Amino acid sequence: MEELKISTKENKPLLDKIQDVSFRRGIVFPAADIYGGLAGAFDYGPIGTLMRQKLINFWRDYFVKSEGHYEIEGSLILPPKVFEASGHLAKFCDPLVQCKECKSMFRADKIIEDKIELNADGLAPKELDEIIAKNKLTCPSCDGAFMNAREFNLMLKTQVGSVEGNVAYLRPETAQNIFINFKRVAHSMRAKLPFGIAQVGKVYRNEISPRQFIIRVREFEQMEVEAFFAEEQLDNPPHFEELADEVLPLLTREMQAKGIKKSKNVTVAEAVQKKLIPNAAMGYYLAKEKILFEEVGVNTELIRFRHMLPKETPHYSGGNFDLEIKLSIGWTEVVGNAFRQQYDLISHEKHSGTKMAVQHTNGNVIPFVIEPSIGVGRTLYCILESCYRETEDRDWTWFQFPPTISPYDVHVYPLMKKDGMEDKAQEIFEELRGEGFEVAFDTSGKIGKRYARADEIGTPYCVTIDYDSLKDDTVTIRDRDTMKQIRVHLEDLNDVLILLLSSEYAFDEVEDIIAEQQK
RNA sequence: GCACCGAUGGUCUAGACUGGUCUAGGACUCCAGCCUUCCAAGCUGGGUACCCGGGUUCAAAUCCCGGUCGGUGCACCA
Repeated sequence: MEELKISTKENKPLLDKIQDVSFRRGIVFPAADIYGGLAGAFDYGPIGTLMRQKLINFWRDYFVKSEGHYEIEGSLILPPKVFEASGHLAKFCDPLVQCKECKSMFRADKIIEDKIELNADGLAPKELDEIIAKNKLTCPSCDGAFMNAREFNLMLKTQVGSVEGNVAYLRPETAQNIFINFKRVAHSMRAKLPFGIAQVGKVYRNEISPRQFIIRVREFEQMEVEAFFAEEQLDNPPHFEELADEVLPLLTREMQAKGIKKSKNVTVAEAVQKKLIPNAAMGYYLAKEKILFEEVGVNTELIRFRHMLPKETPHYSGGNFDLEIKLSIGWTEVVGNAFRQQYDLISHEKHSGTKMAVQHTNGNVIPFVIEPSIGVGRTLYCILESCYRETEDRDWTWFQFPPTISPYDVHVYPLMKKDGMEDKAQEIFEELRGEGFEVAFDTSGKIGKRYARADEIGTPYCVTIDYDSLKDDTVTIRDRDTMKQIRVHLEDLNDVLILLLSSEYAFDEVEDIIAEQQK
């Protein structure tokens, strides 16, 4: 019976295991679960929320503050004019036709383009129906007749105010807030090119079929930078030398045409020089992303940057590169890197009448835009998969999160609840919390069970208060990865934890470093 | 959105075909207490479930219909 249980667990797909532990340990829950849920919507639980905060803070520090970018927080709900200008109202919309016989759905414009080689892009459903009728187009799978075409807009529509029909949309990307605030930010912050505007926030897309846990959802979060450059600055971005030798795993269009799946490693400088990527600014951000993913616990062996094919990118793109990660469910887009050129600012200038040019050396220019857009939920999922462990040395599953992402830094436990150990542990817990550590406290059950629980949510260190602690003010620190322990004096606890959480020293070394300091 | 399949405590599941001893059983988990000076395994007690709505029937976890959610395939994924 026991063996049977273990074997079913081992046979489970990784995504299912991650989902189980997420529900069980408070990482992610289905939204409105007690009412049967809503497809494509999830809530973060307490543990997931801590992780999400750590991820966003890390990004904020590394992608925003260290670059001197300006972070804003824009409205989720926006008027239709924004999306007329951005092109989402026309392009983010698929006209679908359904076969009367076999009920298959197709994109009406694709059917027309495939069969009679007529560009039907952007036509209204009525026009599409007419073309289909005139050319007697039928279902590719069963030759049946089509029903009338219907618009399927991927944006979620709502109403504002008391008057019927006053339409607004939930934003399908965070980018537009940045473009429509571009002038305000540039002026209020006296920004000089090149500069960046960053934003993290929710976006909404009415996906036809959300699937695969938190990978394809209707509401998700982006951490995004729009980096603005004068044209001549694109090949000479700030700090470029710092990352010029970083290696990028690239999958070029050429390689894709040949059916090659495995990326080739090219340094940023080489990629720029060989024109494998649009410009140095793009290369700089790709390198930065790779480092970010490494720092938050994603195995970089699983990363590639894929040059999107022309049909996958909008016409104004100067070359998009997706950061894809090889998950158990296949290669998955986690970051979209778009070279949007001047498209958005020019379009908003045209539609709104607001001049988007900003002062630059001699005169006004409309800057070029590089957009690294990181999916928060997908990144968290990648971290979960990449850090998930089932090992021989323990009967439970665990997460090998780096401290940059682990929900807690440390758990504090009394060895047992008696003889004053609980009070002492409580004191130490509160002290550590006061020092700014993310710390949890637990007294229930045996110590081994508590270590297992800490492992299961990937807490790197546990501090245990035992009988010796009561005598000589020393405590043990247990290392999640090795299950080894060291004993430190309470006076050193704070420093030791800081050393350990910096990840710069091996667990064994830290004891010696402290001993050294005391001499 | 289509087709097929599925849904029982926090998790894995028994029961469903053949409606009624099912006031739904087990294992793990969880909670309380005892025991225990370091890796989920001892003892005692306890908590928690038939996805939602309707129908058939004397009687529904079980049969039927609709919905929701999930899986797979198709389609979709600016």
